[in-house]
Amino acid sequence: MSLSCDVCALSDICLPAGLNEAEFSLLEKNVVTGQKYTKGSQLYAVGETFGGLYAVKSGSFKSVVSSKDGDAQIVSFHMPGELIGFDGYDSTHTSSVIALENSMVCKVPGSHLDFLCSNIKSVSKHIHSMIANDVRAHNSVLVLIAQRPAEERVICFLKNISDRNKKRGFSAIDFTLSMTRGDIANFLGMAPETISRLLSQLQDDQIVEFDRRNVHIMDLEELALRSCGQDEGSAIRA
Amino acid sequence: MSLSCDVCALSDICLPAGLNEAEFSLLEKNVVTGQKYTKGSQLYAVGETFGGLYAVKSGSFKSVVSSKDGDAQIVSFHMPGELIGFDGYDSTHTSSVIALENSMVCKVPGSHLDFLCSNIKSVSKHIHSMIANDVRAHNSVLVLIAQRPAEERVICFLKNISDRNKKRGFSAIDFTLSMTRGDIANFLGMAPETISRLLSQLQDDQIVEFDRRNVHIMDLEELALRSCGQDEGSAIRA
DNA sequence: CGATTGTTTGAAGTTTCTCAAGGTGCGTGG
DNA sequence: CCACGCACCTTGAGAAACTTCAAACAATCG
Repeated sequence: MSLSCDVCALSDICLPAGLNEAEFSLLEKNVVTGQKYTKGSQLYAVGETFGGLYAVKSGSFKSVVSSKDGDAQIVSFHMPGELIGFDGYDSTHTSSVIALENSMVCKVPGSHLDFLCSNIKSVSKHIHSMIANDVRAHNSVLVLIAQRPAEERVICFLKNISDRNKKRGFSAIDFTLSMTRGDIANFLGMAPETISRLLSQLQDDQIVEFDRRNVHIMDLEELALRSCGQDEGSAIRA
Repeated sequence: MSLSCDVCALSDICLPAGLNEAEFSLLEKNVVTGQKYTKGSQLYAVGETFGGLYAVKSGSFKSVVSSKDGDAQIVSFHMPGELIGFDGYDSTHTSSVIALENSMVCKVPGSHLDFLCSNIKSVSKHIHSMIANDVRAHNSVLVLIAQRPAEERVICFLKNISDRNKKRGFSAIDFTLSMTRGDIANFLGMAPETISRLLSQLQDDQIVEFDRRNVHIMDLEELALRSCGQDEGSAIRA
């Protein structure tokens, strides 16, 4: 199955702006669209040679690194429109990427990447932006984990997911989390029990309602207020 | 003052390998060498337009991001041979970089960067590696802070500094820290008092000796052992 | 040399984790 | 289609790690 970029709902986020027709066609020829990954399957694993960059088309993924002790750490979640793969840029991947649900990605093979960057200025620019976004996202997470109490981490996480949904044109107040509480806990550097307790508390406070992984934000304003220190721009993962 | 790259002790780390003479000369023409920064001065600040990438020639720097609440978070330390600036790649810097001591850097202006990447394949490749290293370094820090107890963080930090010194041809067991205890604490996500206590403990355990910022590692093997989960490759900042 | 910044140490307090047990829903196989 | 098993989630109570507050000391820098 192949879905061309010009009918893709994500093209605004995914593609650089201002391409002319020739450039667009060139780009499209170098992208493998609509690759499917089932829930739990790996996009790539630690140690694999860099094969290219992936854009999430639908579904979601988590990036995981592991320390020698064997315990894993989730370093980011990836939602539609977002680019995955820089951790292996030009060498070997140091993280594994796993589908959280049945998902689709488009792939720009690494070999074509240089070609595209050299020939289409705006692609090169777009890639640079993505890299900078990546760095910013990492930094935001670091700030969150290094110096924020657990409650604020959870709030920022929810706010961030909400923001990213909004950015893609979906509801900012009603959505479904694709990751487990355990995943969230791991990502935010705390125990799953702590997540559970804090979510319950947010519910008691009438700020967010939870029905398992379904989230309904009742007071977005209050949520934003309590997540001070994180602005929309410096999203956990842009 | 201008110091050419071919006499620079860091050229192995700093430059891509296998350049021919023409390429080398081209590269050198596009680098501004030997810019001085005094202790406490800024290489660039949050909000500044991307001006290029910097290679640390001597001295050291810290990268700082700040949350809305105003409190700062150190996201990385930079030592000689390391590249700074990707957080603003092609747009605006989101961190500030501050000299921890009197330092020198070489600068590759952003405008020349595209030119160099397009014309010297190995430069492009080198940059890609640097980006991937950056991502890896960020991930390592995240693992450390998200799921390691304070003692291990400090040990990993010391081990990391030691490794980086070794990589540059300096002593792995005798060195001077250029940052304050407060800086280390901030970077590792804990209170300065905790750092102080843990360092004292390491000294009591006969593993490391401290004379203010002078460090002498007495038992490197034990240090490595206790910093399990972090290998040399996945350095905090490569 | 005086002020400011950085460092150390102690004691009390708080957050978060660990351990434990019970509950809920989902998917698989009968 | 139901039942069972498994993974996930929730909640409580006690324990541990780390922070905060406080005070004293050391070193650096104008």
